[in-house]
Amino acid sequence: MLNEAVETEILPEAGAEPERRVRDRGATERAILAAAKGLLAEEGFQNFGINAVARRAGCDKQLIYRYYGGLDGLVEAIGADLGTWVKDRIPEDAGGMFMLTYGDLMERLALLLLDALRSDPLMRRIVAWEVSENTEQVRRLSEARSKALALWLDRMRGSLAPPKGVDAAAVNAVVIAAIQHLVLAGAAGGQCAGMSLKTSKDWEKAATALKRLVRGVYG
Amino acid sequence: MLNEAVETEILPEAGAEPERRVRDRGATERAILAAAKGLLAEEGFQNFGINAVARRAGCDKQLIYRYYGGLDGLVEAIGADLGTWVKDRIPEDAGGMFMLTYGDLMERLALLLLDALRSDPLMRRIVAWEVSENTEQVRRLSEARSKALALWLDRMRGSLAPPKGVDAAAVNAVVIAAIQHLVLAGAAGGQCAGMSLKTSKDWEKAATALKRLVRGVYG
DNA sequence: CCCCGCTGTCACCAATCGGTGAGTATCTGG
DNA sequence: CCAGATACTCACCGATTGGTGACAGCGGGG
Repeated sequence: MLNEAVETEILPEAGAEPERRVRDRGATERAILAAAKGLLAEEGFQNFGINAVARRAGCDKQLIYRYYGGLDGLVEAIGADLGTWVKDRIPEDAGGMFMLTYGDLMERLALLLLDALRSDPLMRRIVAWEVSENTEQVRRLSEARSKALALWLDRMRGSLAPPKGVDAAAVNAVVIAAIQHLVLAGAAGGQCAGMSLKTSKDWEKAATALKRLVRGVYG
Repeated sequence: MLNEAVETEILPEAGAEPERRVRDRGATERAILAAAKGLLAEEGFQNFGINAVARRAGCDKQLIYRYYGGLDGLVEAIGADLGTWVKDRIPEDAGGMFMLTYGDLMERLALLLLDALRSDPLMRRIVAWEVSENTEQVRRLSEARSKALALWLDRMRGSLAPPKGVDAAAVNAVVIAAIQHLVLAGAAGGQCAGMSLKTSKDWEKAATALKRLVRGVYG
């Protein structure tokens, strides 16, 4: 389909010593993991395979089998890595939210999640993967992502209780669904249901609509 | 990745005449198109290729090149077929909606779209494809689906005007995004953001939350 | 010092992929 | 009845895939 695979350019220096690889298992493992994450983020799950990862990592695929037990283990390692996502995404002013109403909080969280997803290609690719396949690999990744997201929401929510009379869990899930799909559609095709999602002005419109929906429920 | 391709079982009848295929180009073309749609709906876009379609259609892949000009043309034909989607999805009681408020209408449309998508595996796969890739193939399909959806919404809306003061287009796009992601996530993994999406009771909860969001904006 | 284990490389496998050229079978009009 | 168009099949191509077994080079502990 898409041909023209770029020739890897790790040819040894013509004259000097051939850039001997240091024998460092840890570094190699990290290189493989980084290659896998980068490949997934940049190319998507379509061309995500042993050969591609090894090519990008600049090592033999055999090492992936040895160190991670194959692609499955590698994907699992990516999932484990996703746990660190939370730490990077908790703004320092989280303490300042204690006095907000639940509506304020959810509006804020919605916009934060929107931006976070929009600026995280790896996470986007994983979400897209989740809704496209249902293999064991994807399930593991999905679980890790789900946990990270839940933890993040929990940390951000603090001790604020949702209002009575509404199924906040369901409403929030629907809001999150909207956010995820908007980001995916925007990144993939630049639009969603007729609404353009390219310029930052487009995204402001989307964010406004999102706010309106959240405010409509939580006041 | 996923191996164990099922052996096609179209071996000729052992004793009798070998189930001679009638030479009927029209029928073959239809068989190919049906095979493509069925394959896409059941297996997803991952293993969607010339060989797989030809295998399922029970003919040689050469015919796909001849009749459709390759996979691209075949995908385009699927897109053209999507235009018929609208006709099947307009309930006969559409006339009864003229007197509704915009909020009533959008709530209704949201639930209708939710059910329609939920019961249409092909459309689901296409939506998933749209957010996963950005090839020419997908763009064509996406455009066709977008048109069909817009046409459907237009037909359903009739002459009802949206309320002033809200960016109805943006709000509706967000609602549609939520619907699409809910359906995709439910079909793929049975849950979304912690909300289970398996039983019909689960879906009722989701629908209720959706209604609440729509009502919150449009009253 | 030498040997063994660890790290990394290479060659090869069967299977499948998209794509093509050439051939066979059937039907039809003269 | 024959010729040519049409419908269809088959065999093959190079490339790429996931996966494995054998081997080379270096380093540290006996």
